[in-house]
Amino acid sequence: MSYDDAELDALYDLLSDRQKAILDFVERFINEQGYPPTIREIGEACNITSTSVVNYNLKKLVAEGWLERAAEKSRGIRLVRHRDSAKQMAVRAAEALNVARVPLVGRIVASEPVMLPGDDFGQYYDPDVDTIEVSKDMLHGLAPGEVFALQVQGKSMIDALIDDGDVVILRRQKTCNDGDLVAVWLPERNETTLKAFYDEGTRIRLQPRNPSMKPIYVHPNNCQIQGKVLGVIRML
Amino acid sequence: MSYDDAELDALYDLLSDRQKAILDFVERFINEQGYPPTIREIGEACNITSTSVVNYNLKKLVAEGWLERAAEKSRGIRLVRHRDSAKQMAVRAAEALNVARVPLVGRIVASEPVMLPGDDFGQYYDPDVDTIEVSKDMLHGLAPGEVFALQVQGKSMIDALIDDGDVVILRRQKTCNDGDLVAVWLPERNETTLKAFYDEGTRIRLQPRNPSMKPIYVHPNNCQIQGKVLGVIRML
DNA sequence: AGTATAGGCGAACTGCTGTTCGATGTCAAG
DNA sequence: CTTGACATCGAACAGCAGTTCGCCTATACT
Repeated sequence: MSYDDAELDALYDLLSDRQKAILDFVERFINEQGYPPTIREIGEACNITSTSVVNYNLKKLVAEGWLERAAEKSRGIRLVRHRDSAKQMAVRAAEALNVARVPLVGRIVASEPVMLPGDDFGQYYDPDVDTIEVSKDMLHGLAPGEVFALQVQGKSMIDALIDDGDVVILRRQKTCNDGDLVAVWLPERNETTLKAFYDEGTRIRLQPRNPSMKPIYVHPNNCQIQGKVLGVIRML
Repeated sequence: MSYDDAELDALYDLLSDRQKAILDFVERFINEQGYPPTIREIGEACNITSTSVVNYNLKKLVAEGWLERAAEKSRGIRLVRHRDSAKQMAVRAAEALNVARVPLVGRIVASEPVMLPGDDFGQYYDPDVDTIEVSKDMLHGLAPGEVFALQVQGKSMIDALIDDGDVVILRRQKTCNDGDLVAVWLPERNETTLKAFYDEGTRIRLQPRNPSMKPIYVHPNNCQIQGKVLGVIRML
C-alpha cells in the first residue's frame, strides 16, 4: 500500500521479460493453487530449463522487493507487492461486499463539457477518474459499468431535493420518459446539465426543478441524453 | 460461502482437539508465512512426533472438507472453508476499500422507539442488523463505530432536502449546536425523530424543516440527542 | 582484441518432504 | 475375553526441491 499504481507499474517495467513472466506466473499460481510454486515448476511454466536460472531471477525479484523467500524452504516464496494490490484488491473487495465503484466523471453544469466514457469502454475501473463507492442496493441490479456519477453544481434542481454539491448516481441510457430526471449533453451550448425531460414533439423542454429558473428549449438533434438519475448522495 | 458462520462452528466442534489444533495452526501459518506448512512443521507445532499422524489427521480434515491437498507436493495444503470467511471477509474488504459498513438501525419517526446500540458496543458488524455501505468520504475521518444510519419516514424535513424514504447517516453524539439536524429520542413520546435542534433555555425547540408542520417543544430532560446528520442517501 | 558484466545452462549435492508400513495403545461392542 | 475400529508412533524410503558450481554466450566498455 506504500506504493501507488503508477510507481509500481514503472518499477514493473524495469524488470526483464523473464522476470515479468516469473512474477506473473508466481502470482497466478498462488491465486489458483493456494500455495507457491517450486523453482522447477516456475522453470517449466516460463520455458527455463535450468533451476539455477530461476533461482537467479528469483533473487533479483527479492532484491527489487517484489518477493520474499524463506531460505532453504520448499515453496518458500511470498508475494510482497502485488502489482494489482491497490486496484484489483479494491475491485475484488467491492465484489465481495455489497458495493459498486462508480466513476465520478465530473461536475455537471460546468463551463467545460463533461466527457463521458464511451458505451464500449471495457474496464470499469479506470484509475484516471475518481470513483465513488455506493451500495449496490442503489443500482437495482444494474452492472456497475452501466452507472456513473456526477457532482451537481447549482441549485436548479432544488425542488427535486437535489442541492448544490450533491452527487447524483446515473444509469447510462440514451432515451427516457417524460418527467425523468436526466443528464443531457447540449452540443450547441457545449455543456452537460441535469434537468427534468419533456418531449414536446418539435422541441425538447428541459425543466429545472426550481421555480425561479426558466426551462431550456432545444431541438431534439441538439440534446443527447447521457443518463437517468438513480440516486442522490449528499455529504454535509 | 455456502456455509454460514453458525453451521461452520458446529462442524468445527465435531473435530478432535488435534484436528482443531492442526487446522488452527495451518490457518495461522499461511496467514503469517504466506505459504503452507510441511507435515513436520505441523507436527512440531502441535506436539505430534510422527509425520504419519499428521498425515492421518490431514486426510481427515480433507475428508471433512476443511482442506484440500495436492498429492505428493510439498506444502500442498490449501484452505477451503475459513471459519471467519463471510463476516471477516466483508470487514477486510471494507477496510481495503474506501467504504464503511454502517448499521442501519431502523426507521425514524416510527411508532416504536428506535433502539440504538450502546456506546460501548465493541463489534461494529453485528450480523443481526442491516448495514448500508457508504463511502468513507462521508464520515470525515470518523471511526465507523461512531456512525449509524436511519431511514426517514415522513416529509417533515423536506425543506432540508430530506425526503420520505431517504437514509440519513448520523454521527453518534449526545450534544449539538443550535440549528444542527439531529436525531433525538423523546422518552415521553417514546419515539425517535429527526429535527433541527434549538436550545431555548427552559425548553428545547425541535423544528421540522417543513413550513406546514409545527415545532415540538420538550423539556431538556426529555430530549436525548442520538446523533447529528452527516449525509443523506436517496435511492430512487 | 581484451575483458568485465549480465544472463543463462546443466549437473551434482544435500537436505527436505510426503508416503507407506508395521507395531502399539485405547476403548467400546459383541 | 476377543475383536475391530480408531488413533498414534517410529522408521525407512523414494522422490522433491533449493543450493552451488563450472561453463557458456552476448553485449558493452576500455
